[in-house]
Amino acid sequence: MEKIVSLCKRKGFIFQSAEIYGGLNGCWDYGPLGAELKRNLKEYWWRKNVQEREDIVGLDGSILTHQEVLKASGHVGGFSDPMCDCLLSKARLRADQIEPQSGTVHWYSGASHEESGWSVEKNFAVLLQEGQDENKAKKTARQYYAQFLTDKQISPKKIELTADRTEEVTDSTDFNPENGSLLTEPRSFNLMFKTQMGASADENDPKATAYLRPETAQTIFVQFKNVLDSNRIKLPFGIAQIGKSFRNEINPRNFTFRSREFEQMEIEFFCSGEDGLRLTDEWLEERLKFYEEIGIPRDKLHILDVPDGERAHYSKKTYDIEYEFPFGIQELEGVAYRTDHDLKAHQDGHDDAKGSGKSMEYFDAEAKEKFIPHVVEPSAGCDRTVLALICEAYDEETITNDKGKEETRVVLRFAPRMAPTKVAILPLVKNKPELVAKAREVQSMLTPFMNVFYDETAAIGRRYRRQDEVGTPYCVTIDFETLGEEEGKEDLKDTVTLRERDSMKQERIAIADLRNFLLEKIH
RNA sequence: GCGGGUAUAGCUUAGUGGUAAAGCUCCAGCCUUCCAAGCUGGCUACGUGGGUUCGAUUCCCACUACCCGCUCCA
Repeated sequence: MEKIVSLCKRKGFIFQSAEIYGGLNGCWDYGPLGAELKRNLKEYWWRKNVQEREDIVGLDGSILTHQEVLKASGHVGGFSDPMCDCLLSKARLRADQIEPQSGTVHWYSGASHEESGWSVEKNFAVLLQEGQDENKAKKTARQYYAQFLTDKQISPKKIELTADRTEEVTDSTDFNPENGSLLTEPRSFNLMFKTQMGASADENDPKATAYLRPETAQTIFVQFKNVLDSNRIKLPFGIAQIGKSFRNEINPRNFTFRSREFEQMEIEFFCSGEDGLRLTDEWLEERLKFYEEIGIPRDKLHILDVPDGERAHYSKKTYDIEYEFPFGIQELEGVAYRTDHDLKAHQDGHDDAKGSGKSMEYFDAEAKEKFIPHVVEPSAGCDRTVLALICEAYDEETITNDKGKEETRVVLRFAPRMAPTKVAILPLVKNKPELVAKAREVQSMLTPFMNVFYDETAAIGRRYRRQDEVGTPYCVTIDFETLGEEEGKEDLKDTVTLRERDSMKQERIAIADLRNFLLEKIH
């Protein structure tokens, strides 16, 4: 993984955000090649899912989100569970799920070790249930204070405790039921980014509160009616969206995999309740096919059929599509059958939100019935897929050069349709003006159709390797045959050497055929 | 959030209580007729902030970021 992170920086795929200021936790910037790669992914997704389908339309919603939207969706309130940490075992517990306990609390104010002169002043407490020996409290407290010992050779048993007081409590949730250890104060984790609307808004004015959306999906649900009314479209149909979302991840990790700002590619495919389960399976297949097309083979993907109890309560079926990243098998996309939960919530609300009160019903003219549509949601992580593309493409090859010396060739084997640069145009040498001029000519011929890179510096072999390292699938070399000046090879006039990245094979191709050849490969 | 590790040039590393070395890359020039050739020259670094010290990149503390293992992930 470190090699990949290093290559990404070295070649301009991905940089740490605000690196010159020390970096911004969990944020990343795409450099020139990363930006091309990501565009290629998004454009291909959009083309396949929106432009080439009659039953899906696009949407590009605002990132700033009305607080009522996220109350109705359950993101405000419902998912900001207060958590406590056990001071002893460091286990994290949900405050609302701690079983209340009664008993005697033994408070301590610190501990010391006479021989070494070590001491610590920190409050700690242990809850003893009726019938438990006081020695248990002491043992637990010694274990707690032992973690502050500077000399790990000292046995916890030798620690002197400073007893403070005892206290009787009933139905307390301040202690870990597992070991009686004191817990930290409950802290709430609201994973959404909150902001104030209006330049002069008071920070404390609750009406000014807005959120950066934590998922693109809610925009789609909220605009469901408008899309339906403006597009002469019939169920089943989908609304697709690509866009940024934001979550205050507790622990961003694994390069760009878990970022606080990330891009999603989502479809909400609306249907009747009878079709939900079948469409979920169909979408799973559809999505697997997509990954194959962008160069992520089926055998590197794992399908997790999320079991009962682990799915969201409203979901009747959820598949996670996972990829074998170098740091583990991790989710790329979720395909979830969310029933009519979302539209219903935005229509009627629920216990903690009033909803919009606007009808989300669909009228089926044939069956002459009104109902709230169900929805199947294939939701893909764009940045995660980019990372998967890079991980999958990365390869090191040991090759023996002309001098019999072994060397390593680093090559990114991107599918041509994903590759940031499609073709490099290289004059064989740069000190022959005719070659350079011809190369420039070929470059301008191809530029309107694809991302072309021109390079005339250094030896030809080095230039090939540079292109390998950034995954350019084809190199075109303009040589003396191209000019028709080679004796006995006049028929090679206006042909070039086409060198393929993976095999390093070279073939002759007419300049006139170049465009169509390449377009077919990268489409 | 916890524990462990790391932080020196674009990259990979060396090194020192008296401001630092190398390889590769990159740039310029010369040369070069198909897989990282050669020659010459050049740019660029001790993560941030404190402390100790005459002096800190080096020792100490804090912070930040990244990596690994837990934890978490609507």
